[in-house]
Amino acid sequence: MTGPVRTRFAPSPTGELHIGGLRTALFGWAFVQANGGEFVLRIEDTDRSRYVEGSVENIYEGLRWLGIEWNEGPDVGGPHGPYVQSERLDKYHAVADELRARGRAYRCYCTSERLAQLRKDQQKDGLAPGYDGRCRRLSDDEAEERARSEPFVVRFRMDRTGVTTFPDLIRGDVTFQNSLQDDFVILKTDGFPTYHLAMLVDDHDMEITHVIRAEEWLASGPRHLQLYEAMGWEPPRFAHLPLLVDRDGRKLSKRSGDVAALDYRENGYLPEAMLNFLAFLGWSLDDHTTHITAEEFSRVFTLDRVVPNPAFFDVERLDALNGHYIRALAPEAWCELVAGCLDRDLPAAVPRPLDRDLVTAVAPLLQERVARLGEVAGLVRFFFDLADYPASLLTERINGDTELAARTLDAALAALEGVTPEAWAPEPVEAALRSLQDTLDLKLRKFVSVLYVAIMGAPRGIPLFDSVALLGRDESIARLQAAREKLG
RNA sequence: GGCGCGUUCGUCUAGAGGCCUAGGACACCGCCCUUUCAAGGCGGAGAUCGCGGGUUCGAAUCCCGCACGCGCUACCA
Repeated sequence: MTGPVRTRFAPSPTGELHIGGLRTALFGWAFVQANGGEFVLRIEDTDRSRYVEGSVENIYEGLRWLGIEWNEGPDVGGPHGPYVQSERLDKYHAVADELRARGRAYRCYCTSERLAQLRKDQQKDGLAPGYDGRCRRLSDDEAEERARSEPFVVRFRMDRTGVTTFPDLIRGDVTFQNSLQDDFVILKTDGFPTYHLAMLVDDHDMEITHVIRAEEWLASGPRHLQLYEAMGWEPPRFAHLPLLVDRDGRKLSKRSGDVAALDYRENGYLPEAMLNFLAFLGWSLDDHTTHITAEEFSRVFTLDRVVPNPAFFDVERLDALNGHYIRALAPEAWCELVAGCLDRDLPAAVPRPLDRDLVTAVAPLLQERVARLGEVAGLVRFFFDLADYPASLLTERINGDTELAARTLDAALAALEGVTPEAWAPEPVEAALRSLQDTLDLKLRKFVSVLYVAIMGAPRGIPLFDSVALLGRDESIARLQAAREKLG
């Protein structure tokens, strides 16, 4: 194999970009970058019944979210276009004709009813389901004659002797008995090719050198190899990536939870976190690296460090990574993100635009407390309206000591009222609140939860002193009083 | 059912005959720090390397068998 490495990502526009597909794309892209080649994006829309409007745009956006770029594709063009299979039908027909001319393919007139019945009978008899080759025996004349009036598919004539062995770049040689293969469809009744034919033609035309796809395709390897052989074309190298599985160990699917790549963006995950997470699903750099950037990944990626076993899509790990990247964000960038999700997630009742100074002041307090952007609004909401809470919450962390809660609130009120409106700022507020340690003769940590609940409605949240300062004197005092009243 | 692939801490993985009394990370537990919660620091627990046979002075690493899991088995990709 000479020339530059060329690989492709070939999704079907049947809905939103699947997170597993994004992982496949990421690995293919990284492989190309690391080897200095070209990455091709191809849309496999040969199943007209499953086409979903908007899918292609969703695929573009999902890939771009992680910074995956393609050198050739439907939108950017390239020397091997078109890059949408429905626009390449003549090429598939030409190859199907050639295969028929070579005696490696034939028209099949069997109805889907007969096929269904055949499958049923085979299963009943404990046989492997598969086409029985009935139309293989049709004479040329008869096949030609019936083609004029009957719908037909074109099947590939599999060589059923011997074995097919091919080297998978990730798991080594894989061998299949050809006797177990059957004549599969390459051209459907509607004139569209099946995946097998389309892939063959396109990968050859587009000079793909490495096919990097998920393991679910491994079993169709013999079909593809025989197809290449029948056309006399050199097959590309194959690498079947381990599947991404859910908690039950099954291939990730809708019932596994969020499976649409962009849903993760919606749910507050940073692209650098998702890329880092995906990169280590089935691949590793060494015995200690756990963080990696797109730049490094695309420089050091090699297929020989991809493992063959399936990987559990563990969202807890994703969360940890996301928190890591949030903390690594520049303060200004973080502030922008906070402003964005506050604007989006805060209740509609909160008037917009939001107080920019407040947002700027609050953002730093959130940065190391949040793993997902979705948590932001919940931590900040109390600035705008305090949800009602039960009185018991005030004493939840002080062993239900109502008397201590009352003393704390009374002392806090007195201390804060001592801070004049003019002097109201973080430092004086902190000093006032810290003075409670002397007043109550207790460590701050012993009673501060009462104040958290009074101010935020929860015994935990962002730093208290800053929050009280930001909330303002009147509102803070009002909340402390309200809390005091709850205690009776 | 058939075929294929897979099987190292709960999870993702390191490991390519002796460096392994199996390493790292997430999660978990404890301590420290501390303005709650986090973050951070330190420490801990956690894998007889699916099981059983071999080969070898020596096996997580090589070979065979078994078990289990998953994938495929469409005129879907």
